[in-house]
Amino acid sequence: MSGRGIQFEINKHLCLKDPQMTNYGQKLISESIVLFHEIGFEQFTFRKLAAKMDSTEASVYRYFENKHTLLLWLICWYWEWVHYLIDINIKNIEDVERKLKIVIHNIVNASTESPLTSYINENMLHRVVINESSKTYHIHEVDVEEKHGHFKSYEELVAKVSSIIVEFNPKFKYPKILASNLFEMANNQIYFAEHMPDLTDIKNRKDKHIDLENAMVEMSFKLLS
Amino acid sequence: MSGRGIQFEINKHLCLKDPQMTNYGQKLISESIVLFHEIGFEQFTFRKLAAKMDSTEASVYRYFENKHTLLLWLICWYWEWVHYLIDINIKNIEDVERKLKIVIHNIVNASTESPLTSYINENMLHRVVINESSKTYHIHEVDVEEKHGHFKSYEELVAKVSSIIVEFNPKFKYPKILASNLFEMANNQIYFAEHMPDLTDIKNRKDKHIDLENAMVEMSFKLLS
DNA sequence: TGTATAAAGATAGTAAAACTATCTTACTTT
DNA sequence: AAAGTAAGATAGTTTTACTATCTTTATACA
Repeated sequence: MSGRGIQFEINKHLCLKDPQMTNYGQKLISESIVLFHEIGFEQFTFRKLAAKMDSTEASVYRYFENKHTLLLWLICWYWEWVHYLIDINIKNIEDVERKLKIVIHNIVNASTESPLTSYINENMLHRVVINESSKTYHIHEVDVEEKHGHFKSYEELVAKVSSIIVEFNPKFKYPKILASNLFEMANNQIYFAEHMPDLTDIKNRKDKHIDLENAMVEMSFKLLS
Repeated sequence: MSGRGIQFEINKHLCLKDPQMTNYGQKLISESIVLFHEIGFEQFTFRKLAAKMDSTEASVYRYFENKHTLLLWLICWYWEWVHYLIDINIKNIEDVERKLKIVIHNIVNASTESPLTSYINENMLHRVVINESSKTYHIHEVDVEEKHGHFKSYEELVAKVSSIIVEFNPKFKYPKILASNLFEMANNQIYFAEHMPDLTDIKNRKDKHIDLENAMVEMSFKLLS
């Protein structure tokens, strides 16, 4: 066992054995982030992951049922981490405008915070979230998975942001729409800037995260004014 | 050959043979919409589709390279259809506020319009778009596909909506963000209402499309005011 | 120090998915 | 009637997505 850092409680149903608890599990997590990033969800296989780890398919299957639950586990970890960042960053802050700005900063820019966990490359995981996260819930079995609480991390995070929106303007009628939309927008607009530039005003420059953050702050404040 | 209705020009690279031109192709399109709707993209196979059509796998492969391009073809058809609806519905309308309202109505509610093409169930196709469309561009090969113009139908539709937003308020700084966000929001919020209710204020009732339409009009007008 | 036990490695095998190839039949078009 | 095209029938390949079992290695605890 090794590895600096916090552990988050991820839904037990998502893995057969907690990868945070063993060296092998931590390596599995770190290499799967790299592999998802390199080849994408569709081309990702446990065979390729095992090869990358100098291990075997059977060993990987001892931790996760399939690549879908592995991805879901990673995405949950990511949302738990963003939730944690938001919590510590808005602690003791009274001004609700500043609070909302911090929230938006952490949604768009989480990966610029200093890393917390040695075996997780938060920056690369953020890339995986942008590219693949919508696949975790756009599935035919969505209702079963939702019943098992597989989306709880995301739902709770949206609920937190929604509560801050309500605090900002208690008369605003659509706090949950705005909250979930902030998350979807953050991922989509970065993706569009990189791959489908006609769909966004954000230019694919180094500072695109900052540009997007500014746009999102501006639009949110206008909506809530 | 048979079948009432308009034909749209769909990118030639998406199919090996235009399914709109033959009886077999039209049946392929209509049955694939049903099958995508029934079992979702991941479980969908050409073998199952062929069985449903009382045909063979090899015959299906004569029209489409794989299920990904078939889905993309369907989604493109859908956006061409929505584009067409918007064009005829805003024709001769001067008032830009009314224009934007019609646009939003057609984005959220397209499938309530009377059907145009005998072998396409627009309502069911709308369901497929809500459930699966994000998978067409969240792929590792996105840059190649974008270069081949596979997303042109969507991009042009977003451009049209963006131009109406500019007309509404020429000073608004993020017309493309708002336009693409309207489409993403329309799909997501309906999906959330049905499967992840904590993520939206829209209740999963019969009139949810109308509720969402109202919310989207309200928010857009506030942003553009 | 020896023994239990659990974690991972090695190997093998299956069913289905995702194609490719080829040959035949049926229907049109000229 | 001949030629051409579309679809059916059949078969085969590679890869994916698992499952099973047996062996080895590391750890732990008594």
